Amino acid sequence: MEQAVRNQIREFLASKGLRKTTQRDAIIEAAFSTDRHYTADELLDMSHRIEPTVSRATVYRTLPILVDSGLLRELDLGQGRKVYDPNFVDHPHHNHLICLDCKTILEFEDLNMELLENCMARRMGFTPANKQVRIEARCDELRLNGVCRKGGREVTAAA
Amino acid sequence: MEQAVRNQIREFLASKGLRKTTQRDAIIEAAFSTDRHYTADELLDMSHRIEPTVSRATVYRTLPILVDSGLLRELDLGQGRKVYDPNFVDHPHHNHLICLDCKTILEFEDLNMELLENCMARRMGFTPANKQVRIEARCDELRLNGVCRKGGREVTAAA
DNA sequence: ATTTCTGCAAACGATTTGCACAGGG
DNA sequence: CCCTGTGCAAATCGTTTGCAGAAAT
Repeated sequence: MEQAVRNQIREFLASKGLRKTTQRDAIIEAAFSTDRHYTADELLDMSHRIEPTVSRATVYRTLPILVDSGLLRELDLGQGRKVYDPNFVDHPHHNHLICLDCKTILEFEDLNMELLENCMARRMGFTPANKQVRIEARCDELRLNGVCRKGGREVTAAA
Repeated sequence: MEQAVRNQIREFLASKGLRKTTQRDAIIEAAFSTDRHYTADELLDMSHRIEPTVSRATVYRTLPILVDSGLLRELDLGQGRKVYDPNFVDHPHHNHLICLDCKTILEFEDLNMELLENCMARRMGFTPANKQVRIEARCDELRLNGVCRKGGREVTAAA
């Protein structure tokens, strides 16, 4: 976890009058010690390894705070699957492609898409707050070769 | 409900070897008698008005069939809110803008966005199956005038 | 001392499922 | 008749919440 992130969170908590606790520290440490997506339950596991006293309730109570801070993003993958993404620190505008075959989530950024979204929203008389593009797709490699080597690899394509 | 839709559904059920029942008929009738979005529970209400014997379980068992038929679209609005959209018959590629102020859902289509999405997916080695753009936004009118007259009105903008 | 945090376990709410019966082919 | 479809009620599953005690300021 980068020191910059740690400081930003620390400041955020202070500005909200929220206290620094052993459990929250562990959860924060866990939340930003990976660049993978994780579920609330997976975050509980990770936090638990750092500080065994962390309970599920506290994880659920801390997650909205982190999301609020702007450093963690909540992704609704549909079908009730909810995932958290710590990569928005580095890539604030990325979107997601979800492979229906291997369930892999790929991240990608595209400036044109970004512009287009803003344009559409303004044309309708709105100021965009939160944009999310979700593409569900099938793996070409799997279809052609019967194997998919992508499993979990992140691909960032800039246009 | 248009006769064309009725026929398509009828054919679809037949092709899958699914039976025609009083309850299913009522649910189908209800599902396509509006152009608004609705939840599973709201569909139960609507079906119930047509045929009181329709139960919640049957609605939940019928919805996936309708989605499968391609005539009804399932929209995951996030936060566990799931909504069904019968408008894909007329506008197969529309996206959604969700107003954070009045919760209104606006539909819009944009060919460029459509193309861009396909392009991104292919570049990453995938064949897109299901694309969804969700823009959460704030109403300019409300911000400037303190009132929002849009409430529930559908806006279809073609680019 | 005061207030926020915490773990626990119970509550929740939308959706799913097992069952025995009803009804379509 | 056979097998699918149905209602009911119980089960699920991720998430939220009330409470009393623990810890931070």
